Amino acid sequence: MDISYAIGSDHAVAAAVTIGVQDLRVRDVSLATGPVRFPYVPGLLAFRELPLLLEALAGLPAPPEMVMCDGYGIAHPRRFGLACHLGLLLDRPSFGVAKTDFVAGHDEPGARRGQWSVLAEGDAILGRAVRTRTGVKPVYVSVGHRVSLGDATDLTVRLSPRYRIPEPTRQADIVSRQELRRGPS
DNA sequence: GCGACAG
DNA sequence: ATCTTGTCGC
Repeated sequence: MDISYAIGSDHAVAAAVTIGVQDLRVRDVSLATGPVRFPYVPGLLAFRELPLLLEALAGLPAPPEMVMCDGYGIAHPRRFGLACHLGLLLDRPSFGVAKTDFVAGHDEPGARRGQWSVLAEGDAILGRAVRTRTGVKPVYVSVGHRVSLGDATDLTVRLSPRYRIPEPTRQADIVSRQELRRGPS
């Protein structure tokens, strides 16, 4: 899942891309275009992106077994980020993979692909900083709904065979912005 | 009070 | 998130 935005307007395009975990190939693609009415406020991302993301998901020929979000799950100020909203609303397993640190502090994970460190706040373990590529900045994984942190971590690494960003999110980013630039306004 | 702040 | 080309490095 991902959304691309146009500058100076509320125009945006959301993309839902399903990837086969076995062959890592794109299965289905669904796009949703429309105005975004909620501003970007750190901590309230779900209220901004949820409507268009749900619309894109509804357009898929078959519901995905697992939903990977571009953002956080429970590693959130109120322990309920975008991935939690999506998973709960769809009653589907979900988790989030964010590109930058947000709330929890963490140690630097090992440099090798697959290595990770804990994202924690006090006694609460909120997620993991996961290295998807050796020697490259980690991504931040946290649980959304009905999935373990271990499974979310494994899927994130398996779905990132070549780039830092996992294939589902990467493909969704590519097709959404491609569609955005294809027909602006 | 100040800084930081998913996308 | 978005505006942008080349360039440094493995």
